[in-house]
Amino acid sequence: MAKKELSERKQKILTALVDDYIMSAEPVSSKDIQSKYMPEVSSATIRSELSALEEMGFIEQPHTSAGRVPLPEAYRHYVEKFMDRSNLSSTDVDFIRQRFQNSLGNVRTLSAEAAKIISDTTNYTSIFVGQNQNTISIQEVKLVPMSNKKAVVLVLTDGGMLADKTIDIPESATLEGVETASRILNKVFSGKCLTDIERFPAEIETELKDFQSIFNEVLTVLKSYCAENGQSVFVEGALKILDYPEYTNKGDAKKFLQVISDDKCVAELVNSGNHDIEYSIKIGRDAEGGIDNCAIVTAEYKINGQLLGQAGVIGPERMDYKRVLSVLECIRQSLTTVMNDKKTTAKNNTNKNKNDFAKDENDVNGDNGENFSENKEEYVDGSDSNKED
Amino acid sequence: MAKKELSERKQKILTALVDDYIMSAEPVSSKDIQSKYMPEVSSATIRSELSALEEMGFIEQPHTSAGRVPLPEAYRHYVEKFMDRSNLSSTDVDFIRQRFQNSLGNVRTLSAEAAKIISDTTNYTSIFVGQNQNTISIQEVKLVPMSNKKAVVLVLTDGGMLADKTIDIPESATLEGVETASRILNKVFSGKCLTDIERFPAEIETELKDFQSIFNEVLTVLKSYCAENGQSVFVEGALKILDYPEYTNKGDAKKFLQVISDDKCVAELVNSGNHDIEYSIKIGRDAEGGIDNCAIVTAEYKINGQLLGQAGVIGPERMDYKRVLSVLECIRQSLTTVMNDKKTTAKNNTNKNKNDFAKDENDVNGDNGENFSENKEEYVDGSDSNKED
DNA sequence: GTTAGCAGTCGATGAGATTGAGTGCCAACA
DNA sequence: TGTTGGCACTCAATCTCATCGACTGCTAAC
Repeated sequence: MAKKELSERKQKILTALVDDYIMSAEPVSSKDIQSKYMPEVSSATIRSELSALEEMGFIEQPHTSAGRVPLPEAYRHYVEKFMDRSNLSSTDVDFIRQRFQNSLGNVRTLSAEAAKIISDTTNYTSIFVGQNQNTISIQEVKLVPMSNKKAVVLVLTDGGMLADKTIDIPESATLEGVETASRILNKVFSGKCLTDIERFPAEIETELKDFQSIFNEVLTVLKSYCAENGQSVFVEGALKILDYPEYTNKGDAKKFLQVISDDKCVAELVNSGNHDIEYSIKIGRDAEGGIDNCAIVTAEYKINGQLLGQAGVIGPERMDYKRVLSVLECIRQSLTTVMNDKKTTAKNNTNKNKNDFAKDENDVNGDNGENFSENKEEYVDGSDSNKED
Repeated sequence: MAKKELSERKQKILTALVDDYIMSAEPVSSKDIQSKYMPEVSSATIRSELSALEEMGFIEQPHTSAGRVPLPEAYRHYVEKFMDRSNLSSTDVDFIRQRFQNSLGNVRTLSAEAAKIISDTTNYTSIFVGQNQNTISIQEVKLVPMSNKKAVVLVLTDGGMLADKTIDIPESATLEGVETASRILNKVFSGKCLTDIERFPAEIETELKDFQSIFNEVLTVLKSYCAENGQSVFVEGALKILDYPEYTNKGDAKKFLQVISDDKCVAELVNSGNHDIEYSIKIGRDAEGGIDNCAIVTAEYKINGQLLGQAGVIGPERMDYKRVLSVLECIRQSLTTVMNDKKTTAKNNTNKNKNDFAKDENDVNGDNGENFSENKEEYVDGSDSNKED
């Protein structure tokens, strides 16, 4: 396109302009650019270049006697130059790694923590949309009879999560009956993917007959569990948007906060993008969804080929893209590292803390109870995408 | 106090002023009051009364040539008059009851629903702070062995909730061992109150010996469960505050939203009040916690003497106290009704829907599986606080 | 192609002037 | 003594107008 044909000086001027505007949020004048970025040429020269850039659709003037402001096209061009250059300070990198090292827990907890870290380090609103639905499969299903004619449906998935719903069991059901039902359920569902659960397979219809009511209830539980966990959305630092002058207008701010606090909207915002790319950057018109003048930068997080989710930030068009992209890349690396660590360090800790019951047998596996360690064949692997700096 | 000594006319004027200000958010002039509320006297008369009311500390002028604005003292006086008079339209009452009838689930779900209803019907930000900690007691504890050397800790409480944490079990543990442990655990904990759980009772120390590591893990789970569920906070319609002109200032709005989105702050706001009263109304200075110029109205919800929690709204001082108090009272009644209904209607529905498994035995209890029905000896009783209008 | 200089545009700022919505006060009246 | 109409006064809000200054675009010279 036309943008590729920019002369070197035009590029330099455009970059300077965007840099300056990202910091100041004020229209940038030819004099600003000259004094801060290019003292070797006169402001008049810069002016004529700016004039050309305006004609090309990169920038505009809010009014005749004002400086220039970047248009979405300018940001897009700007961003392309920094896609693969990290410029995080080592302090920042250390901070991020530290936070991840200190956070324990399952995929859900880590996703939430990732969102927090992103928001803390970028100072923008961060979002994390987990894409579990297609990947989670059931490992074990159990029906546990309780008192009061109730039973608990336990579902162990390779995401390490458990349903905790109760169902009723009929007055007449015996303990053995429930146990039989439990066994059949496990046979039917274990190994299945959560999305596959629509109805019972035809081939076991006859077996089911006697436990029809129980099984229907379990089906409902599984479906609701599927819906609940299919897509987990975390938003952190929503109020940070209020620190930026472009959201001074109360209406805009409210709109933003409304969209951001609706999980469905957030998931839509993130998912509407191209799914085949590592980073998705939507600026201005791209980033619709009811919020004006904003940009969304997201990165896909995969572990060993499995899509974990998409994380990123949403903020003003005038976003510090360099920093945001660097942070997202750093998070990607830390996430991978943490998962590997959980696997290897588990071996050392387990004996110390928890095996006073089984005093001295050999711990063949060293699983220490973190949900991650259950999934190592799924999420954690040796192959590492080490591409820092 | 002085406020008791207000003449009838002063009272009428003060009420008119507050009513008008609640609607308009604009300083109210003597002429406004005369034309809209008291055409029988002249504005000059009203002026002199206003002057007196100002001296008594009920109202003030933002500036010399402006009308009057109520001070917190005015709201307090205003509120006292409407403490026990409901003025909800029957449409509103029906709406609220309907919403409750349609919502199923346990205490937690109902609390969340109550918050939603309150916010929807009052158009203010609503809060619900559940006070479960002191009331919930454990009915049953079970340890369910799963594959992968893990076990699930199930806790059935009279709040109907369940912990869903997993713990590790040692390599060497047998199925029987886990079952024994489960039985002992149940013996130890069932009937206990969640707050009582600090360590194991001394008298069973010897029994515990062999299962030390398992039991310590269960203890941790119970404690974390206790912490998680001790105080549940729900906030709905936080963004509604942006609709009110007193929060036009972005700083104030941010402050409000920050406080409101921090569960601890919310709990503190609600708990700082007097605990012996049905309704707590905090206006201005009373309602500190970092938010200026706001009022908090909360009601205590008890079922059969048990404190369920406190629910209410937080909004501008200029709050429609009449409506808010009426809504909170209506919620109180509906909540009680719903719980009674869950108990009684269960009998009729159970056979139709769920007993195709146990076709035609007599349903001695008729428990239909709602968590509430488990608690009828706790929460649901015949005595009713029927005090509508 | 670059530059300095200059005229022109237009938002921002600030100083009056004007308006009008209030009040307080006072004298008159019942 | 309480109520009322009238009047002077205050002050925020609004408008106008002049000024300022931060830009630009244009042009002529280098």
